Amino acid sequence: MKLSREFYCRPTLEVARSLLGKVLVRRLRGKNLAGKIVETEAYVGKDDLACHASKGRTSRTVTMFEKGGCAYVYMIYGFYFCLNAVTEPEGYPAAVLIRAAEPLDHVSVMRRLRKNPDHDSNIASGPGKLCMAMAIDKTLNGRDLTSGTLWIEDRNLDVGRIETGPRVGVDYAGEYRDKPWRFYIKGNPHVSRVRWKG
DNA sequence: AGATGGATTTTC
DNA sequence: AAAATCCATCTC
Repeated sequence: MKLSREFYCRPTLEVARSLLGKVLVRRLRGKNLAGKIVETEAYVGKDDLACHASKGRTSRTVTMFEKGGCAYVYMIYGFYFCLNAVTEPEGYPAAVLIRAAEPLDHVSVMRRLRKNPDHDSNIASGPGKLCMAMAIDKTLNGRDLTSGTLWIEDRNLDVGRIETGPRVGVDYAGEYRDKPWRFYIKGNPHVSRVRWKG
């Protein structure tokens, strides 16, 4: 049911691609909120200037050095949280950012957590939105995704066609800016709208 | 449909 | 000071 430790302890680009179509589940007050993952990004090691761990092992990035299968949750822009699945063996700092999901189970609860958007494609179509919709915050940082109240499982859902492209919001990352390490399901309405700064 | 600015806190 | 974002509020 839940993805195994071995699933996460692989090369990060492979994990990022194979997480598409898997189901993110959050147990909250006796309900399993669930959504199909439709968009991910890979952040790969100390050399990757877009990866937080390029700054080395700090209090913020220590989770990225953990063994694959842990959750790396951080606050961004003072308002929002982002959820990552840590990848690769312990000591290699890398993770996959879960950017968007298609709500599947307890959609009404997720909609309410998101303050009732007009359309369901606005519930979890972005990393900050996804964390709001599933009540994910920093208290989950470092948790094990292979046990506990937050996990990813395989329901053998149809994945469709996978597209790749540059990661969002990493203009500062030099030669790593244009790496095609963003993965998403082509045509799925729950993929985030890409906007870059001007 | 696309651009701009504001909210707010962690990080180095 | 800038950030792996989101939203309201402009302008075309």
